[in-house]
Amino acid sequence: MKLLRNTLLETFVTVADCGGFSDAQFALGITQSAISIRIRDLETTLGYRVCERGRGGFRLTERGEVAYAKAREILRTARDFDAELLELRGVLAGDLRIGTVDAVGSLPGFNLAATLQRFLSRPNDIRLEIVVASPTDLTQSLISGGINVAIAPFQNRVPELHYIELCNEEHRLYCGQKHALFDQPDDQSAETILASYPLCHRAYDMFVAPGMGSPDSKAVVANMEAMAVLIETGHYLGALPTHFAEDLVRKGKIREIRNTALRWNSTFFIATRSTQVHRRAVELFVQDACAPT
Amino acid sequence: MKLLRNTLLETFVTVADCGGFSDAQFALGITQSAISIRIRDLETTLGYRVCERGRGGFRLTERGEVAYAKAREILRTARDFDAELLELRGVLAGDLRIGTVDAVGSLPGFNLAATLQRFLSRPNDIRLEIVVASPTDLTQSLISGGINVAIAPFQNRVPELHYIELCNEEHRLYCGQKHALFDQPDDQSAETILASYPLCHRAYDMFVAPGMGSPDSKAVVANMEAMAVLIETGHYLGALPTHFAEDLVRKGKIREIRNTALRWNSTFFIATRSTQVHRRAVELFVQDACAPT
DNA sequence: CCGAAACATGAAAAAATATCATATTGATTA
DNA sequence: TAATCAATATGATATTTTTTCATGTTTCGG
Repeated sequence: MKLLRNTLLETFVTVADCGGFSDAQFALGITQSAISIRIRDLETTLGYRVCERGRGGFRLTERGEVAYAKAREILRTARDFDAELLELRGVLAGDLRIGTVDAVGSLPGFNLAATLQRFLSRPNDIRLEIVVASPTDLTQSLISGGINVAIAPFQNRVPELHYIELCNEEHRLYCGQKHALFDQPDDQSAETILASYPLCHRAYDMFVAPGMGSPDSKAVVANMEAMAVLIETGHYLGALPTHFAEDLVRKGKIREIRNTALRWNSTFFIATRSTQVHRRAVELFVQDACAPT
Repeated sequence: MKLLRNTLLETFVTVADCGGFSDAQFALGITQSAISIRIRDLETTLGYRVCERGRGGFRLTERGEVAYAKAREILRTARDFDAELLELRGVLAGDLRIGTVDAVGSLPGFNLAATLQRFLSRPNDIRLEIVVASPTDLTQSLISGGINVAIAPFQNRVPELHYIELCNEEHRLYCGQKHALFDQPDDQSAETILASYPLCHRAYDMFVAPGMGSPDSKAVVANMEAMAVLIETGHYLGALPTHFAEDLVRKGKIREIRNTALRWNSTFFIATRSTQVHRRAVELFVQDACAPT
């Protein structure tokens, strides 16, 4: 038995996600007629049409777009409330939505897998959801409630969130095996290096050495793997966390540009909303993340 | 057709409010059997008992108390979401919950009735709810979402809220007709007056002249009418807004203690949550409140 | 102008909820 | 201590809501 039944909105959201009634049949496990009726009822209630459909194709109306966004939010909020009530049993329940930046798996000083293992070792009814995004996006998601907790190297801290320091990540500049610098001694100055060779940096990267975040970078990536690939091409210099680069270095595919001016660290935090009273699941996850390994 | 149907929670909240199943029949418009079944279903879903009932009397369990509070919040939130979706029609809809302190009806410089009239003159499906409470309580309610907008002389402004100045309210000290000072000339110093006669002040009153908020006040009221009554008894001196006292002064029941040190003003604000995107209804109400009369 | 894809609709079936009558339960009373 | 009564629980039946099934309508592409 479901506590909060938002049948009409759930149908609407699924239909929108599926791009039509016919496909949504399978997602919802009911017939197309039922969907048709539900959407009709929804539209009757709302007093406006949420989507155009028919042989001519499916698309949300203007209002439908807005309604869709709101409906998603309603459903998420409802699930969270639901979880709060269920957690009074003493058993963890509901969704736990975790956000991270990429390549946290190999982060030294913080073991996400171990944290999750600890968290899940309790009797629970939790549905995990892990999203990977930039610190900026994670901040937004945290504030809007899209995610409950995030692990990332937050540079700009906002008052709406509460941060706990987790660990540090070392960054170095690397060049690929085919790069001009690969077989050269590291005797050039940082300025010369940065000025002479095309640079690749992460779109959301604010934690760069002075001059590295400059907009004249020749390539931008949103992902660590992608960064590695571009460095491997030999065309770009790029920054990587040492823990991530380690394997590639061992394989001889890239090497560090040894120059103390081109080394820096970033600090990882675990962040949650500060204003809100957290669900027990969120509190425990944070606790597990901060506990000594 | 209702968009969000939280039958079980609605039943629970009503039952709790009615203090039992039998009374809730009438409130809910269903039979006692149906209620019994709903509560059983709710408890099955939740996995814990929400209330003890039977011939021995009705009371919420410990968990039930918590669940009740959460359920109320869920229902309120659900109604707000509902309203948001309905407002996409272009017609104002849903609840508009307004909080005020007491005696705003006669506030010079701000006409609540006129504001509401303007607001309601639009085609609408709004259900108004007006609660009267202290500025402190109103602040809490605004933050928690219990009310959408509040009108009060807020002293402590909090960052979660957004304030717009509305008007000023003049305060004076008054004595009743039977008071020792009633027929005396106003030649005593403020200190002497305050030290010599028992004082009555409002529980939430922070906007008092120096020394007036002292804890040695002999009487505390939470309401302007009550304050007036106590002043009329002739036992207490008390502060009142001039617009509120005016009528009583004209009737000769009280008179002002004329002493410039015992005069002060408070500023009224209309406040809303600053973080949140407001429903159109809330925005329009604020607009109507601030519009020139 | 036809066929097919995508949705709508009416009637019948199925499922979920409600009611009615009655049982149970525990406090109060005689 | 049994009788009583108020408050809730329960089982059988009725009602309402929702779903399915079969079929109708619309529109796009050929």
